[in-house]
Amino acid sequence: MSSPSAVESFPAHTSAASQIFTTVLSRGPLTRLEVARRAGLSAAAVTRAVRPLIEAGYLVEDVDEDARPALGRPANLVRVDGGRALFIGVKVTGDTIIGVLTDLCCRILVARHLPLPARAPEAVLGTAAELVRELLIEADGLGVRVAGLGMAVSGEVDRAEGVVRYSPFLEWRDVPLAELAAMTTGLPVTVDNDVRALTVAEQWFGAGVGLSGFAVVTVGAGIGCGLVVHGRVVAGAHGVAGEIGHVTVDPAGPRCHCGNRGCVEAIASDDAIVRQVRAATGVQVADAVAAAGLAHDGVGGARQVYTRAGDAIGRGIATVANLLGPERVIISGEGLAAYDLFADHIRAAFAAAAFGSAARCDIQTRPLPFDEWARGAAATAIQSFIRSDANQRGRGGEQQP
Amino acid sequence: MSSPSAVESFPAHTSAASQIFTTVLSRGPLTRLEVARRAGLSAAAVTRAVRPLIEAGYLVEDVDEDARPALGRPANLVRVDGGRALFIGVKVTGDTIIGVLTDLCCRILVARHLPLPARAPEAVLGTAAELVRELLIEADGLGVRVAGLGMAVSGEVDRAEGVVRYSPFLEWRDVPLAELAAMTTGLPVTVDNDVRALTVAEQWFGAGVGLSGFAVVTVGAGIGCGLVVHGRVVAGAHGVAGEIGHVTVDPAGPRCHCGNRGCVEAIASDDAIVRQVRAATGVQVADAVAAAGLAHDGVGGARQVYTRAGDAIGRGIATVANLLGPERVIISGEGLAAYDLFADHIRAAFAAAAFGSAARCDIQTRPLPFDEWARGAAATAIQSFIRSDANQRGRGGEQQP
DNA sequence: GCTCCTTATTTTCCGCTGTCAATGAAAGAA
DNA sequence: TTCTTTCATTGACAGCGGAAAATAAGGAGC
Repeated sequence: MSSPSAVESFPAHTSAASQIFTTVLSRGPLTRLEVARRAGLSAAAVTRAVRPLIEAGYLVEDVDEDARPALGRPANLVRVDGGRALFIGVKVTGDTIIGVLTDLCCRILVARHLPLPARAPEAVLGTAAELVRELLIEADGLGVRVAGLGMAVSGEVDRAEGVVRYSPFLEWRDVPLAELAAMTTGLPVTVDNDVRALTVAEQWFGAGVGLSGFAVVTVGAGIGCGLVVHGRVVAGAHGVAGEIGHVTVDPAGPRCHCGNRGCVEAIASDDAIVRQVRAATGVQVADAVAAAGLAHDGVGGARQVYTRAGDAIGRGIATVANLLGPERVIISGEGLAAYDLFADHIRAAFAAAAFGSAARCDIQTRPLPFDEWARGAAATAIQSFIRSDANQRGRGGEQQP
Repeated sequence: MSSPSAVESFPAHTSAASQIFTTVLSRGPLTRLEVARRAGLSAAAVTRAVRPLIEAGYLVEDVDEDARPALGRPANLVRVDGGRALFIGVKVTGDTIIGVLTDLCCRILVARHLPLPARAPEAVLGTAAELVRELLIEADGLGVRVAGLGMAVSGEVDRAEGVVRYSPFLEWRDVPLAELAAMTTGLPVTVDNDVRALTVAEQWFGAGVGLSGFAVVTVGAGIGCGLVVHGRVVAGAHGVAGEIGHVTVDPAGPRCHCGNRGCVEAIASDDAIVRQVRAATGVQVADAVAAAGLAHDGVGGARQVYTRAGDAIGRGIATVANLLGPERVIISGEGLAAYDLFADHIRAAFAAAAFGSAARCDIQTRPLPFDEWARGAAATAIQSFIRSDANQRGRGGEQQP
């Protein structure tokens, strides 16, 4: 994260305090005792950590008439005051920049889109800056400061350095995006891979809360996957991780843009589906929606394309489950609009290819409105904000077993 | 781990002390300052943590005439006294039990094998107990106590509970092996999956030292994979992880015992290779060694089988690399005896299927004498011993991001 | 209304850890 | 011998978090 101006920083200076705050943030209102249990700390530690956070306005106390115990002193609930700080999340796609203004609880307050004139870093930066400016004005209207900007880009991203190593889509190499955007906007900037950003949002605010191992699979223009192992998002040694889209499911399958044959992405991405539906039906469908329309109309060839796509996705998920044993897999993405067309095939292929107890993995689906991608970016900004101080565990020194 | 008798336990009561000990154990003799740098602590902390460990005899001080700095006070090296405690590692295979006696540095002092009369838990336990007895006598001869027993079994194992959930090979279900073995032998027992045990050995004493993400791929009777992510061995939510052997590389390939077609294991395991070589050449080779002999003799059909096997393994490794971005992959296993036959194909298939920077992953091979499997079991026992007290990080409470 | 019981939270005390800064130690160099 | 350099140790200290005791806030029984 790159932080240019000396903004007021988050007052959780101990690892326990930040752990407690994260627990409250993710698990909604909790009594102090609940927090203690969840975080594995004593009640005394929670009381102590909570006080300065309440004083600083990040936590507030609530009385909950419902959850009162049958007997004894009623508990006070502690929750995060979402309005205490705002964040901006920006997702860069091929032709648009999506931006959202969220509160500290990562609830979207405002969403804006701007078309992207070109893909060069300067163009993207200029458009992003304009979008940020608009959102900052909205934030001013609310009278709350914006505490961070998160940017999500597809490709290989080094979050720690804030550098986009390589984005095939944007044709960028080694662009120090965090630094550039920090200079332009004056905000602390976090840059991360788009799917990982989405995964962070699920981990903190979605279906991944409380899980130490899960996967997010996105189906749409591409097939992506974010992985959480041992409670942390996997980033990969060289910025590559979660490339489920390039798991081979059929070495005799269609050629993929990556050079191989039969990658999941070459069979189940929007583009691949459109291409296959055209080939199977002869109808020159314009896009994935039209292709799904044909399949919904019961056109045989089109349905079969979705069968095959579901099969590929299910195999890809089974591969992840066999290798990592996640507790849950969350399927999401724009492609979910056609979910009814391949849901059964995903499940069937997963069940067939999952090995032993890996099949017990819980598979969920979640719709993914396009703004969610930008919300993921905001989630990374929130994460950076909360960890802004010396809260990182084990900084310095080698990774220990 | 199940510990029946109140044996003297390891005197590292703080997380820093156990971290320091682990550093010295893995990185050989180090000066205190080196240790401090590696562990991310101050020199003072190292001095303080090291003293009781020296007093207890686990660490010893050496003077190193070589590594003396050009100027200034010469450094004193600290290293682990391997002879301070012994461990027994036991690996259960289908027809044999292999046992090793190791020192605290996991060096094999004695190795013994016993044939297995049957696969029922009682039979295995009886034979294992006899093997342990023999090794305990050896240990007595050295005058050093045995501080722990590690057992490695293939299949789904719950290490924390010491229970073998399901071992298809042994046809076991929910066998509380740690408890049973502890009662029989009177030693603290750690039970883990065999490939994970091997991975622990690599992580602490082998090619995985200092890496926060790597994979161990074993090639032989089966194709296995141990994964380390974020510095910890991946165990999977339900005891399943690293099943690279059941990654599909060719949906039209030969049927696998798991029910699917074209798993890596159905193409590249010893059995699969023997079957394919027989089919291709018509020669009724007896085993993998004979099959490799044919291929070495240049018999076309046989070579091709190895080409295909290498391709399958390479694709499997690429899948791991694409999903997790490990820093290194260590290929090992009995099948390595024929490594020259498929090395090039593994590398070629990996290079072709690895996506983007995932291809920068370092691929190494290590021979794996059969005793190494048992050494892996000993490594888990050493790990449990060092962590025997309150050293587990984050015990209690939920996994935090 | 008063007392007792139960549960939640806070306070007080305390030990422990690890850092900082200063000091000691052990060379070689001047 | 004295200085310089590097490694190691010590003492003072601050902060964290746990345990247990104390306090708070109800409801129930009388």
